[in-house]
Amino acid sequence: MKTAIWWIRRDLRLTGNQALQAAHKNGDFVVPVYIIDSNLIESRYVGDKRLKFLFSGLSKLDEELRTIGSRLILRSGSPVKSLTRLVRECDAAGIFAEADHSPYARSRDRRITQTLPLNLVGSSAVHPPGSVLKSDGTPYTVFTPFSKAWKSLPLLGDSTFQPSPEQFARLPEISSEPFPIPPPVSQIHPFVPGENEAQRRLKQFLDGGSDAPIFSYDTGRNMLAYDGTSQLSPYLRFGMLSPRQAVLSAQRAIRSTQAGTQSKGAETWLNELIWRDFYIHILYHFPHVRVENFRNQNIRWQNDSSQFDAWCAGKTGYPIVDAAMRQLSESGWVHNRARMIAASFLTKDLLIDWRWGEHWFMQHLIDGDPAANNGGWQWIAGTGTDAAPYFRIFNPVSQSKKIDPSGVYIRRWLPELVDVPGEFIHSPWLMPPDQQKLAGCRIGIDYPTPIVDHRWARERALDLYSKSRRKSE
DNA sequence: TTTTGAGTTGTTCGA
DNA sequence: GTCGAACAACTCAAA
Repeated sequence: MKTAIWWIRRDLRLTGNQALQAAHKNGDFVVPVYIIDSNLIESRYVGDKRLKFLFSGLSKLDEELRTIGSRLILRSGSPVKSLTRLVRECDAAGIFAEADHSPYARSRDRRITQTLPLNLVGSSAVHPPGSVLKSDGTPYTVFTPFSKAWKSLPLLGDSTFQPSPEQFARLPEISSEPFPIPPPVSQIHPFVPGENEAQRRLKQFLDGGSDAPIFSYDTGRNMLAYDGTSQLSPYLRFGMLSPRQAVLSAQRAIRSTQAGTQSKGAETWLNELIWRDFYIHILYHFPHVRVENFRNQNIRWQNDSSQFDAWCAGKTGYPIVDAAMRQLSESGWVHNRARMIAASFLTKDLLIDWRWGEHWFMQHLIDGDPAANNGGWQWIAGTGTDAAPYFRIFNPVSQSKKIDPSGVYIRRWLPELVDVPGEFIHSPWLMPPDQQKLAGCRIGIDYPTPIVDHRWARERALDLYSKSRRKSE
């Protein structure tokens, strides 16, 4: 009788799980284990909201495993030590885990492979790093050609695999630690963790024939008051949803519209999934991006810490920026476009180092992922892979008018602006004093005066960025 | 090796 | 109100 350990890391699901499938193939019974890695828990890039989502997700996975006669074995501390002990306890012949390509995960797994029979199977990306390369064998650094090459690859692996109860029923007596109590965070609109919820959301996003949200994703995702996005990122982050299942769904949706004209929404969504892979590959091939600019630029950041504090607190005086920042700290999730506006404001208007913002986002985002978060920040800061023109600076007022015309989103997250008339909701500092009194919102007292003037800040950023370009030569 | 075309997501200004 | 050009120069990818 052979025992196989299924080591769960970023694949908290049973469906379409290639590591689990491999464990099944190689063992007469499977021991599912999650190790709460003290290195990760103590990292300053971890936040309570994400931890809560993870811990609750582990309980959910345990429940799901129990329905097929198994349970989740939980251990904590150092992965090497925990696994060494577990292998001995259950006399396991092999450990099977989905490949995770972050720098930390790779060095951890390299170390473990030296002493333990660890087999990496599948990938947290749809196409693993190294599989999408230029004809000369080097990695892409521009998205569009990357996506073309990516699309030309066949999707390998079975995304419908379901474990059978028989192989779990024989789970021997193995001790598990108690499940950690999630940190007490009060989240507005919390994401319900788990595979079932992920499937439900995916279905909702795809269902409705030609009216399905996926088909209006290209425009709907930019309207903040309406949930036009899939809101699947936390589930993809922890593998509660298989990214390959998401891709197959997108491709199916595109095919279904081939005769029609409205495939744009589904194409856009597929591209977002490819971006996810792209940044996983970038971090893999260029690990220095974690701490440095992708490009060797020398931007002299101002790094004013009181302005940074105002940005974090959602008190910059620009409603759209502040609403995004409040949504982030209160709910742990923000629309992508709102993230970009807030990030552009930090890096371009305040000239604060993107790393500061990246760090803050990692502490608050439920979907916070080192590759995607880093890629997004470097892109917006103009230091990343994309040769983005440095003059691409978001205007917080015109963006606000475009994506939240009636101010529904702003009022949802900034209660002090609830009674500000639509005419002033995007720029409340323009309200005359009597209007301020009427709206119960005195500028400078109830809601801050803008901490910088955007017009001026834009000129300053243009100047500094063009200088830093010349300097870097 | 050289050349050519292109590069997620913007803003402003003036016709 | 709409539209196109300018904002500049550079790097990448592929022919």
